[in-house]
Amino acid sequence: MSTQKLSKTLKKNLPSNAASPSNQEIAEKISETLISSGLKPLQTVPSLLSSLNSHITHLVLSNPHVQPRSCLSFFNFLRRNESFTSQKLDLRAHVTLISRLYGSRKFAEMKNILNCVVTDDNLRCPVSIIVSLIEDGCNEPKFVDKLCDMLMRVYADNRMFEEAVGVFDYMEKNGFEIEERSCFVLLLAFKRCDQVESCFGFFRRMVESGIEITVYSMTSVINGLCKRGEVERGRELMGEMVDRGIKPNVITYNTFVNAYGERKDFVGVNEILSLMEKDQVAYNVATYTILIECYASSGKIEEAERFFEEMNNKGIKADVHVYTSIISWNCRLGNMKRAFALFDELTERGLVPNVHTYGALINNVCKAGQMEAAEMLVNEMQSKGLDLNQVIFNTLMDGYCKRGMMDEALRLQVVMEKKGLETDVFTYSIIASGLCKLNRHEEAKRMLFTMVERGVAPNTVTLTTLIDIYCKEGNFEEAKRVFSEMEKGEKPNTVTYNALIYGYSKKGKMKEAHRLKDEMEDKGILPDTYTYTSLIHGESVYGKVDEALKLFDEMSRKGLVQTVVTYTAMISGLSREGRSDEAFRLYDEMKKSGLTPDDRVYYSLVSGLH
DNA sequence: ACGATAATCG
Repeated sequence: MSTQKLSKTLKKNLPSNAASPSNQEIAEKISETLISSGLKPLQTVPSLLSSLNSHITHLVLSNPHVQPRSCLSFFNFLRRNESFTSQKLDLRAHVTLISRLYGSRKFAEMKNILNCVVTDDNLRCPVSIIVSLIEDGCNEPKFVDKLCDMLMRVYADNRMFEEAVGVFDYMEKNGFEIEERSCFVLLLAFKRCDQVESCFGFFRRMVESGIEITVYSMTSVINGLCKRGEVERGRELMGEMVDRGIKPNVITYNTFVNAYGERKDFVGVNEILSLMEKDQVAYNVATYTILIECYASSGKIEEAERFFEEMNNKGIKADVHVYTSIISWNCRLGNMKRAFALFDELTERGLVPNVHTYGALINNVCKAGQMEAAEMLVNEMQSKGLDLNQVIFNTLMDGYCKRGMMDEALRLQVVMEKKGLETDVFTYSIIASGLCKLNRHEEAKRMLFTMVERGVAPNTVTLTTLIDIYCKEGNFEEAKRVFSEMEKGEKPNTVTYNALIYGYSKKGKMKEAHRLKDEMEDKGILPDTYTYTSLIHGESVYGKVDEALKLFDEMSRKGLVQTVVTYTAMISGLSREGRSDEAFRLYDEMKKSGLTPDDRVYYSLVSGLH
């Protein structure tokens, strides 16, 4: 109904009379006040609002003489004082205001009001109802399209996916113009909530309904698929879209390089790189970051450095991401000197290190047990106005735990909680394993039980830590119970198996230890250096040294690196059996491979000579 | 729309 029609009707039905002014008259009065002096008089002399009703509100809001901005302040005033005016703003008031705001292109404000509608249980309703409230006289032809479009976005922002798709259905059915940009927002929302399948499905619908797809939408769907490890499906989608004329760009390609890089599929990585060359898509700084990650994480730091150099030579501007990455990898591979040189270089180039950058350095000095250096970095970071976050706190606590400084770690936990940062699943794991290392098993277990009581869901690492504690206590019953429960939810990994295998090997229960190794291999969970070292240790002490030697050779065949611990176990086994020649041969081999023998090795060798 | 920091095993 138009304003004119409405006012005519009101005038006919409610003739004005001095004792009780009509709705129309009150609305006029309020409007005049708003126009001449704004909101103030209504706030100070609120008598005008004593007989307010939804009709009057509507009349004021739709009065073309009242500026949209004044309508908005009036609306907000009523909303703030809903109890006082005993008037709840109804859906029509919202729609009317939105329409006024659209008239003056106040899109952000429109969106705010729509957000109020969809988040209010009393206002939320199907899109068709909202549309039906739009005045016939609204002479903005695209208003309905715009309103629906915005509604879809607002639903997406609120993760109300069914409703968002409902708006899409409605717009499609009624032939409204759907903006790709809004669909894109919905795709991103799906992705953020890990609803990759819905994201993919909705993208399909976009394609079917003839919306002009952009490379942005395509890339975000592909990225969702890749993040779930479905790289092949991503490739298929890209192929299909290329046939439809959509050109992938550097970001699309980066997504694939990253996905292949994460699974160490160098064939895949190179395939994408040559596709980029063929399409003449130049690398950007993110491409280099991904390549550096990919090579460095395979232990090829020289190659990673070469990419970093190539990037600089090509004049591609380094940013704080790529610096953080290369700094982090140099740290992890023990090149602390190079890491700090890069850190200086970053600053010299006018870039600003952030929490990630400091996090990489702090993490690595903590791992090396250099807590004094870590504290210096923390101070430097704070002096630059960067606040400690949860990751840094956890990192520091882990550092203190590794040095056995439990009191320091627990003190930090208190500081962290005082700062309003939650003790999360990482914190609990760190403290529990720290306590476990000091043989404070009861406290360690209590820590993990507290975690569950506080509603923090345990993950594979937490449960592995718990299994480790039970194994160290020799309580294999409980260890096995937790382990079998893991089959249902958080799946065991190599470390989980290692904890059990270590426990059994240490107690000489070699049959069970070997059975577990077979089981993990059957499941495709790869034994690593730790698995073998535990077994070798067990066989050397309790079993057959020849069995240990077999495992030792198996490691070499599988390309697993033996550590000082592995050698020590092997050497002590051989010495114990009086096979000194073989023991000394291994000792030489160990030194040749660059390992520094520790006291235990000497002890074994010497004791074997007796 | 892509890329960087945290946890377990003598």
